[in-house]
Amino acid sequence: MEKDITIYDIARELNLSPTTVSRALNDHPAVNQKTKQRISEAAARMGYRSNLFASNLRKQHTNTIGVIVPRLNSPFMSSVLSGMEKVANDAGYNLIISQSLETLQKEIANAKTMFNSRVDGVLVSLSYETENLDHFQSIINKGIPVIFYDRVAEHPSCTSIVIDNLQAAYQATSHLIEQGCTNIVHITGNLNRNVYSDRLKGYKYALVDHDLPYDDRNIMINNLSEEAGEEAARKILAMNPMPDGVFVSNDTCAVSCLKTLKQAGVSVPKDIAIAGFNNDAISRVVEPNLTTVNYPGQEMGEVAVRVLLMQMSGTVEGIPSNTINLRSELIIRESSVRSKVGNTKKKAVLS
Amino acid sequence: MEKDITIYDIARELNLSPTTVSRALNDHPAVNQKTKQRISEAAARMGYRSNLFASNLRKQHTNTIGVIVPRLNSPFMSSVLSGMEKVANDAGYNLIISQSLETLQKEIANAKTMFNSRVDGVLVSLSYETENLDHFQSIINKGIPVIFYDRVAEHPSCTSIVIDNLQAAYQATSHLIEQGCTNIVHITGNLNRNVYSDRLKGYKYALVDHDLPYDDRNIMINNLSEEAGEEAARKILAMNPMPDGVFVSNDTCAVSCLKTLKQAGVSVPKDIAIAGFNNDAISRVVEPNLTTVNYPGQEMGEVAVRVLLMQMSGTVEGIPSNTINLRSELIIRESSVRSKVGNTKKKAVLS
DNA sequence: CAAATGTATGAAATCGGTTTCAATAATAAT
DNA sequence: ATTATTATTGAAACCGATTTCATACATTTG
Repeated sequence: MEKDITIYDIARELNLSPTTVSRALNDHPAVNQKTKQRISEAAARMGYRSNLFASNLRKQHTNTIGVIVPRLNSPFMSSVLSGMEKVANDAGYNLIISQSLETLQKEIANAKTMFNSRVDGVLVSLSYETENLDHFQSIINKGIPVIFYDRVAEHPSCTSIVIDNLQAAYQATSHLIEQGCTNIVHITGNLNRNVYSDRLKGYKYALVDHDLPYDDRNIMINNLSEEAGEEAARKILAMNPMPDGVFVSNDTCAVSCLKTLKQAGVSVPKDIAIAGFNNDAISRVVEPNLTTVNYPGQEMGEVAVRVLLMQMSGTVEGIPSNTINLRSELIIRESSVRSKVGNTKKKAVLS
Repeated sequence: MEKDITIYDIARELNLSPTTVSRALNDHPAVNQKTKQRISEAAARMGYRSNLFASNLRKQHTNTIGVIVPRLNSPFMSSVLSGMEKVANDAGYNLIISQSLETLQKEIANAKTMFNSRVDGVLVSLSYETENLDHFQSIINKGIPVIFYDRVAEHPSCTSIVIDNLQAAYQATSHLIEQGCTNIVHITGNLNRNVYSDRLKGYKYALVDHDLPYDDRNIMINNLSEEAGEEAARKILAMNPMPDGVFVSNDTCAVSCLKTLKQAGVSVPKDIAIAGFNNDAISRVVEPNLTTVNYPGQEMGEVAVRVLLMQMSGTVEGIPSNTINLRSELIIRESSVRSKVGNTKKKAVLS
């Protein structure tokens, strides 16, 4: 267990001042090239490593970004995180990641941790339970940029990064209608969250625009889990008349619903057409392949960090905080296609 | 943008010394109960937050655990991370996560970052390219515990956390043999990594123990991606004679292989029985459902952090560094079952 | 040749907690 | 009444890098 080398040790070794050593290691122009050389050699030889705390304490910033996610354990979130890590790492930032497990209590604790860890910026996707943004206020008050992504909420001084959930849902629902569905069930999550309320709106508007009636009884709200999908399928089977289309707010739930319906002898898409959301791997595996909305998770993560980096560097003074929309698209697969022209059916645009 | 409150501000406000304030905030026993009360009230009122750098700088530890993963973006890794985050968070630790993207260069950079960030402990799953552990030596030399999980390597002073890959592969292969397969292809990843070389061994041993010949030409090494699965399927289709069983080292690749074979008119499991590895969601969705090895990712993450916490607290002086084996199990599903007794077929033990 | 400019370095203050060592006051024991 | 013990508080050093301000010397410029 070696003792740590500091710039003082190096300074003593080379008969220089700590000042010069510090400057040399930071490639400060006011240090002689040869001196720099000697110092960096000594540093390497002696096994020096910078003490980030001392540095952070003095510089008052941490090169760390805090990320709060509902759960780490979802295909969508992992691609978001993957994108975030990549961009952050390239820019020399570390990521501190914590999950709220969909509870407000944990989210508050996470926010507090980020606050105390003095992260330079925060990226948040809200839990199911969150109703207001009070627990982020102390962070915001310190001038630390907070960006919401995916599950967002309005805040006068925060940017949100989203896809156009309303439009995506509108398209998915319209597609089902075009395939001849007239009685469509919509399965979605907690309407406190924009993603779900917007999708519900999109669903509604599509019905209205196609002169179909909207009926509350066709809306099922659950946690969009695998089990919830089975449960929903059972409810659907018990409906009279049975719906002829289902639009689900994520693929996990859509797929388990589809499987359960199939097991019960329902033919998909003939009896019931189904569309999901996210374009998870399972949507390309289930039979029939699931029509879904491609949600660019990796890209969302990358954009979120890029915008955050800009805000942290103060480059964007002029631009007021706002909402950034990423493009999403409907990927039509067999689970929803009823038209006779089977071979014109569009293929997945993603591998 | 408020100015930060320090213990000095609180001390001045209450006419106390910073010492007492510091102690009170850390619930030190030598501070009067009433004084503590006053201080914590003042702290709350004034919006105080501890400066972790100052604290870490003095205390010489960070309450931070560094995690290096090959990719964030995989179902298995996200469950591992989910488990890690949960346990770490409960113990008051933060997670710094970075991905090597399967390259040695990135892994070295990540290790360096962890080193400089002065994490209290490190959890590593190795990249494809890694051939030795030199880049972790500087961390280890400082007495910082390093634990390898999943993709591990031997190091005299590091613990490894794994499943018994050899045995799992042995079981999977034996199962295929018991289902009547006599010519089994094994698709796996880079043999530098224990997980893949051990699985290959398990496959070999199973053949030997069942008096089946081993043939190099039945081994396919690739990166286990979706595309690699399709490619492998094409090779299999071109083999003469065609194999009657395939054991793949992950589900992603197994499923895409299965799909491609099916599209080519091969009947699974009748013509070719297939088994995968990991028990990802897709294994329960593909038709026929995929026989696979349940890999307890979440549990592995939890155990890894628990062991790390023990090592960091020095509780385990006595126990030499070693290997911890987690239980895995073969989950038999339709993709491999040929026996007539269809109804005795075991069901998945996981939902 | 004097003044101005540029180059290279260092002393000392600073960031904000933690901790050691001492001091004081209050209480208990002899 | 005196000494020992306990409870409570504070002064000052410390963790290690950064940064402001000064200084010394070398080189130009007028």
